[in-house]
Amino acid sequence: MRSCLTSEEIKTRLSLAGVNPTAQRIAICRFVLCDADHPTADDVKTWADKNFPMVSRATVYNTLNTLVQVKILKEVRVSHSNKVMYDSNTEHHYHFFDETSGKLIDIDPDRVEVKADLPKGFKMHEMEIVFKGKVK
Amino acid sequence: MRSCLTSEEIKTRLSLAGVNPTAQRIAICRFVLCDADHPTADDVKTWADKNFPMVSRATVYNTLNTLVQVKILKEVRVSHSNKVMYDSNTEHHYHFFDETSGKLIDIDPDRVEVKADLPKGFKMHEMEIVFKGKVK
DNA sequence: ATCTTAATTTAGAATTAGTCTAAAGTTATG
DNA sequence: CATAACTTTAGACTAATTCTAAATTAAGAT
Ligand SMILES: [Mn+2]
Ligand SMILES: [Mn+2]
Ligand SMILES: [Zn+2]
Ligand SMILES: [Zn+2]
Repeated sequence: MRSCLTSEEIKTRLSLAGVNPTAQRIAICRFVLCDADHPTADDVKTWADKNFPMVSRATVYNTLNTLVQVKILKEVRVSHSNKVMYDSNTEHHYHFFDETSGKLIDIDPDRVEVKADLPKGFKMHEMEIVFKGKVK
Repeated sequence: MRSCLTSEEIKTRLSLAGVNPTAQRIAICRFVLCDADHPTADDVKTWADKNFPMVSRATVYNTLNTLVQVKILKEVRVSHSNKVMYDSNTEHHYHFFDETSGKLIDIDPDRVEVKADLPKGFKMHEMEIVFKGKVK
């Protein structure tokens, strides 16, 4: 998905975020930032086993958690799955869940207008929306 | 939460849904429909152990899954927890996640107006919204 | 009521997703 | 180079949920 970053660019992003750009982290980053689309940890591990067979399960989870902490990724959990999905789009956006493919599709928040009249005393600072349906 | 149903009313609801109203199912229903607020399976089990100590873990999960199937409950999964929460409100509604208490609060959809201009070919039939913030 | 079958519940094993541990390997620094 | 700090790893562990197979209970037919 999105234009692929070079190794150098990935290194820079990691360093700027205060994360040492190790080989494993760069490899995982390349996959989650360039090739994958809302992958699960298991998707990452499966890819690594094929393409970069020097990454342990622990490192996959450690790295994904680190990337979430430094806001290079966002965690997404949705009602139809019990696995965490990792989102390389850290900008505010929404999702469409395609019931046919089981995939999440990003929805630009500019296409969505929400007016919520929340009860008194509710201070909202974030909103998650998942549209569900089919894409044809 | 909401006005408590009598045993008879619960029996009727289960029967109408095609589910045999066994003692365990009635007990679980009373808890999830009358007393609990977006409980997890574990909440149900903990309550059962105290108040109706004849319900196994398997029955808790079986019953909750059955109640979801017959649409007496809805499953809710949200990004801050890896446990399924069971919602006795099966009407279309949204949620506010109170980051202080960790609880979900129902939001009447009449208070929320959403205008989504989804891409061509997207047929949406349901929308999930979780507002996040704090209630004071 | 008794027999027979189907539905339900149960304890505990199994599975799945994810975390933790402690040792081994790597990287950064003086 | 030496040493400390950081990272990775295999595999043990945990938490949530599902599965299995036996025991219990309920329903239906004589
Ligand atoms: Mn996480
Ligand atoms: Mn379920
Ligand atoms: Zn996304
Ligand atoms: Zn609700």
